[in-house]
Amino acid sequence: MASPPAVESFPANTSAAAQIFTTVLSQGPLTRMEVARRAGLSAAAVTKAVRPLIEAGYLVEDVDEDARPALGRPANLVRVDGGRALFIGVKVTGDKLIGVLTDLCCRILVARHIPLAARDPKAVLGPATELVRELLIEADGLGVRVAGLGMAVSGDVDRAEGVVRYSPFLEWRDVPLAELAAMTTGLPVTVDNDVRALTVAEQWFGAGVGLSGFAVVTVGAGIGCGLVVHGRVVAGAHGVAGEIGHVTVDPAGPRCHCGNRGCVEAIASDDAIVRQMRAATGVQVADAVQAASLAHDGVAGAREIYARAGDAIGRGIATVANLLGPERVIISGEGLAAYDLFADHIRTAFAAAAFGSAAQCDVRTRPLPFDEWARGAAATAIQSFIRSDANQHTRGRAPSPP
Amino acid sequence: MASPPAVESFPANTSAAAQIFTTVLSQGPLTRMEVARRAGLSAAAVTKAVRPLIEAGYLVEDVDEDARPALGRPANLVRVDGGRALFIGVKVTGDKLIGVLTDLCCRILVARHIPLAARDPKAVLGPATELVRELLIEADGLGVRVAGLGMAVSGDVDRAEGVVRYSPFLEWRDVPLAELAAMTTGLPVTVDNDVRALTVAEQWFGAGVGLSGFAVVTVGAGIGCGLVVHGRVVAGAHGVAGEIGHVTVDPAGPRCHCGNRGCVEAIASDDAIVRQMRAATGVQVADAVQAASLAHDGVAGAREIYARAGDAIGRGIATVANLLGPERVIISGEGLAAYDLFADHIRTAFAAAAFGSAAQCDVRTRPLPFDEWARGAAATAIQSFIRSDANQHTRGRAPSPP
DNA sequence: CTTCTTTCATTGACAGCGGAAAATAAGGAG
DNA sequence: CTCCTTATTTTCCGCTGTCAATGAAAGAAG
Repeated sequence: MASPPAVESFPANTSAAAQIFTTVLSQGPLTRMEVARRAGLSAAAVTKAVRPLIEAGYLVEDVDEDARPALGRPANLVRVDGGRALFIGVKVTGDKLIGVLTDLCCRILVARHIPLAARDPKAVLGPATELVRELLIEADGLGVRVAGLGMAVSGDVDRAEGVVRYSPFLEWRDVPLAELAAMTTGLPVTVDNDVRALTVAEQWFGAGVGLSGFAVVTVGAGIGCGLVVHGRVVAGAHGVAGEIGHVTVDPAGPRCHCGNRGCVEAIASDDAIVRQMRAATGVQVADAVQAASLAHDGVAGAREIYARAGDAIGRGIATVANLLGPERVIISGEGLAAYDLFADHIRTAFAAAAFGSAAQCDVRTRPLPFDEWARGAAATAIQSFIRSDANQHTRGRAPSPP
Repeated sequence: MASPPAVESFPANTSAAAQIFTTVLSQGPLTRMEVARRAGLSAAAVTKAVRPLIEAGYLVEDVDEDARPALGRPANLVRVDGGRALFIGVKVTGDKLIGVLTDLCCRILVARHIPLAARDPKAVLGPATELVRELLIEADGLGVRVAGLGMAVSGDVDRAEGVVRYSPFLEWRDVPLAELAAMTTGLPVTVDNDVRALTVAEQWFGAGVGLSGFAVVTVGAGIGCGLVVHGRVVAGAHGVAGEIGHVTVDPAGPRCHCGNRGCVEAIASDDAIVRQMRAATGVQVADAVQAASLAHDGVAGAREIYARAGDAIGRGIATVANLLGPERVIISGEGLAAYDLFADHIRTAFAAAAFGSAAQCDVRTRPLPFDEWARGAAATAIQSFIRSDANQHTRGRAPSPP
């Protein structure tokens, strides 16, 4: 058997090198001195770690025309060459797949959606492979290799093993998705929970850069929450974490599919809003968009529903803030399309329910095009790539001995 | 000026050495091989780190009579010599100080309580110094030096700086307690929030040993919560974290001193129970003990109050479990004296409100004599001692340059 | 137009940590 | 006794990151 082509691996043997690269990747172009400061290392260490990364083409040097110091030798900026490697991210939903091709800086180059006929693992894997193939062709057109594939799935996902433990939405149990996808695509694959993937993207490339503790709250079909504590994404002992959607807001509230009453999700998810809108107005509202337009049109009782939803979300966020003291909360998700309808209520409820200085937490919103979910998946692939190997599954990996 | 006596410092220069020592300290006597396994290091590294620790007297070697392997050379156990150094922990409450003298293994050797006449910093510092002096005399009697003092205060405490930012209960603001106490006692001082201190004690010496994520919930005068995530105690960005007491359980519930309605604390704290008990029974209940005896005596409506309290606590714990997925929740606090009155309700409410496999979280109770709060303070001192310097304040430290 | 001063970056020497492998220790089984 | 097995120690070695000294590249001072 011919030995596989020597896949050049990422030249960051040491953890410090990976840390330096990550700093440059997420904190934009920086001078070496600045990198040293932020990474808590000596200038010499940075010089030594940067050289091989420049030689391998992952970093490039820029001259900084502006912002040169008033005195002394001008600094040279170091930044990541996004075009050095590409990544594919795929988000699996119940009825479609979203795929993106990104560069190393996680900028989306191409996005593709394809519908799904069924949601069992096989019915998903085929189209997913096809989707990846299409994106690989795009990458070929750019003449850059694709260095990893990230897949995001809702539910309990074991990233280290690459296994979807249980996804209620897809009705999957113990599906070794990473292995399967590595087999069909030939790429190194990382699989993670969708909200956590989005959180990784925020942590490295979004509003969470440089923070050691923050939360991402997604509002839409469901209400999700990704948490970063001590600089790491929280995964939870039993596959559960960030279930802000099932924080009880009102024990006398509407029944939730989880069996309880008054969960945030039972009040503020798209479904919940549609249901309440039907009951309040008598109109056969079809989806969240229509529900929002009823409210915008001033239909009686419609705005109150959004007020309640905003209140529930604000209380949920306050609960997170009270328990964890994050530096920032990033509200995101498709539901933000109707943000004007409940923004004030979120803020008011948060301010009221936040305890003491937890109210100082910076709560902000960030529009989330649906492609972002797939971008999150790509971000996990980039993360695995930089950490060289961790949590990645590759084709033909030897099975562990019995 | 005579140079100070060379205070022998803890011989764990490297982080690995400190990690090895901590492993032995909290996981009891272990063979070197076992330490290597748990610390993820080579056997050689353990041997090398252990030797100076044995020479300095912090570790001792034991022969293990039982449990020797069926085959091969028998292993030698390594354990911490608790008697090598002593520590003092002081818990500051509004009306008294509790002080304990512990050994290096955080076993309480002596406990002392003294009442406080007033609660302003000066009125506390005097008696605290006196209390420490008494415990130092006890230590002298044992012929072992006291290597550190830990102080635990409720509220927003900045451990790194040793400053009590804001303690509503004591009405303190920006009190540099560590510096003050270091001045009057001559000991290295660590100051931390009381619940976090208790959590450190559980993490190193209690039911949290070996876990990377768990929560400590204290039930009593207040409802508190200490969180460990990714193996570290959560401190929160603005000094707030673990405020499970102000998680809203029932928006229509009784008003809480924080301004909201239906906080866990407004339903399940000692005060809340006493208040509800008076309203329900008409009896002028004086304290939690009397309230509990009413319930035990079967006074009409008394048990229902505990049922509601248990329900609130269970929901609060479920919220923590849903958000963070801890491996374990340790319920503790003076309120546990009446645990039989609400245990079932806590479990029922937790099981109902926990989402999915979060219900698998191991919820257990642990009786907490009041001295434990002071022991927690001692645990923080031990932690600072082992990490040599971090978060400790010593007398005569040079002020930072302007 | 030199010479300073200042800040950025690089280099080379070096200490120390932790790993790998070989050596040693300490029992029990033949 | 000798061999086998497991624990621990020793020795050697590569590697990482720091320190201190040196080079570079401006603008400022004279």
